[in-house]
Amino acid sequence: MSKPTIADVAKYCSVSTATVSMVLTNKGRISEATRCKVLQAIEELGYVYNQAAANLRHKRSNLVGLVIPDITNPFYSEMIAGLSHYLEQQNTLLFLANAEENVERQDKFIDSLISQNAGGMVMCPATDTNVDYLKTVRGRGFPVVLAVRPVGEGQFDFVGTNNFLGLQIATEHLIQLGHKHIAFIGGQERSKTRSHRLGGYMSKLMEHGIPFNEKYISSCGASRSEGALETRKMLEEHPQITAIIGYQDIVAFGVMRAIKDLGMTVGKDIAVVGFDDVPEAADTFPSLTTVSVCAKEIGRAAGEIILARMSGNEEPIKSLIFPPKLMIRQSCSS
Amino acid sequence: MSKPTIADVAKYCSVSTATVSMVLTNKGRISEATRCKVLQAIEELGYVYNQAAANLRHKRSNLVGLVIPDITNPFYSEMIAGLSHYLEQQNTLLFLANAEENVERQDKFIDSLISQNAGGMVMCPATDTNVDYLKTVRGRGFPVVLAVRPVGEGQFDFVGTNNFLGLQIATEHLIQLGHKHIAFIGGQERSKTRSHRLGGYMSKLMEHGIPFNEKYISSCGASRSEGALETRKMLEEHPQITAIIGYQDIVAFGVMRAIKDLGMTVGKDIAVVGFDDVPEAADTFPSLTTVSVCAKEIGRAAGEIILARMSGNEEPIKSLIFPPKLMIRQSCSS
DNA sequence: CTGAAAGCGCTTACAG
DNA sequence: CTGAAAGCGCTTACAG
Repeated sequence: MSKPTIADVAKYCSVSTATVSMVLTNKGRISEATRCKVLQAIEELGYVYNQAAANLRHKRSNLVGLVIPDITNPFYSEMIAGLSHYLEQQNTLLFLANAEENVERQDKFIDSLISQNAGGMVMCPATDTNVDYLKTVRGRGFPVVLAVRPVGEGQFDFVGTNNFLGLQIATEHLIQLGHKHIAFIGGQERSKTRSHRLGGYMSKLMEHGIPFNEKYISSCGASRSEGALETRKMLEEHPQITAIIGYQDIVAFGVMRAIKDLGMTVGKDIAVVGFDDVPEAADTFPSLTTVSVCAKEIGRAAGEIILARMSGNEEPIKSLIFPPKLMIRQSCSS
Repeated sequence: MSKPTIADVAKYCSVSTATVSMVLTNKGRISEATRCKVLQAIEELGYVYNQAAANLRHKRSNLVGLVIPDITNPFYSEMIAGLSHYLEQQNTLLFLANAEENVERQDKFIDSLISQNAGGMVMCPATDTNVDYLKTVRGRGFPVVLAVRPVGEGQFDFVGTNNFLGLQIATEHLIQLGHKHIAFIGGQERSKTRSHRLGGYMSKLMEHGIPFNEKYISSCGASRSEGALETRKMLEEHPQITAIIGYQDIVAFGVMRAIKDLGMTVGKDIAVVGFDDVPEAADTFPSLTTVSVCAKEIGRAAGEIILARMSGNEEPIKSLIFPPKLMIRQSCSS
């Protein structure tokens, strides 16, 4: 026979389905005797509660979606660990969508999430995400909190870090070490996050009266190999460069790799700084000085906000910013 | 007003809900005129299909669960990428459960998955997973395919690699290079996977008449730091060791780190081999010789099998083994 | 080609 | 304290 339902349990111990439902959900007043009878029937029949049916009935959901651009990036893995740990405590299940930095795919996922009765989502939007669509979606009562990558200028709840500040700190560190020819490698050209980081970089250059050279800026995808490739080009064309900031740790790893391949020494010939403070950053050789943004905390906080919104919290939109912190290691000094 | 339903659409264009349902699902014969009318109503009302309700009604599910022990391990990230890419093509949503190597947590997740109407799951079981429980679960019509970590001796569909063979290859490589004092570091003591790998290691030692020294074996958690710690101990106690096999790449990274910290050179003083071929392995310095097991493929294949089972495939239990491959890089030769 | 009606597994007022 | 009944949003024979 197929799975027993609440009706089977009810029949089995001669009560109504309403009663079974009430003991299942601990609502209403049920006599101890009946409760026991029901509990035992549940045990004997091997009944398992159908949460999906319950959700349909009371128009609720304990499902949240997570949309990220690339699960292969360790930064996001950390974030997911933080988020999923929190959601588990709250008895909420997580739908994972790996958009692979593709907006159509992302939109399709969002549709699926809604259709599947997720109650809301936290999302790290792919580059070129359509903000209007997000607004439509939210307008239909589907809460969304943005994480890591802000879009829509404060129209959505957001949790992330201060990218501008993060790069200011990194750049300042390099300048204090005496560097004047500092390159910036990585990120997608149209990325907001990247523009914020670049802003931090440029502002510090200006503060210190260091001329800004746009040739020192290049973009690339989030991978070691692209980071390495751009570094090689950069260093060949501009040998006067003494320091490189990687848009992400993963790019910075490629930067370090390229420097070694060119026969130079990281930290001695070229200083390198990253961004993210992925676990690996502490273990490269030399270890990577990088901007830490506590990915796990971001995940957890995003979870808190989305659940609050799903349960009706109507406070004004808010941004939660975790201040970036420079982790000084060995990649900037020999 | 809240979300429009099929009934709202039906009323809006004066047809029955059955008709709307049929155009939505492309079933039955609907005249072109009616179809258009309905489609337009859907558009105008902003109707969105409730897949969860549909699933409840026809007792189907397009949801699959994934249970893994540690999402922070890049090997699993890769696997997830492969799995989720495939599931997306199949219009299936993925529940992610990060069990954090904890059996109770894992069991709780499984209950939630079933309760939430997932149709099946692929699982990389935590150490000490209760096989009987898995069998019970499957017995209730919830298909499970195991990935990466085999448990239950062929009682479940499985996709993964041949760990025994993988370590044979690695050990053989080291022996050919002239090593005789080869340590094995990492893995949880009770892990099956570990015992299989150790079997490969020992069998190769025997084949070549190299005495087996149990002091050369140590276990530790899946992290760089623990790998580094064990390495330091190992090398202090047994300075004659000239090669170390890391249970996983992530441990091998810690091994390399410790070797450097001890003032020695990886590849020259001590050869290092890993297991997994995580992307990072190609970018460490020196790059890591390691056993590759194509995590993405495993993810994808697991997805294919679970969907087949969910749609009624009753073939006998099967194991799909991707042969391991040694990626020779720089960590074994100066 | 289309509609009326029952039912998926639950919950929730409303009676009693 | 417990039951009868309606309903969440969909689908599916069965008529017509």
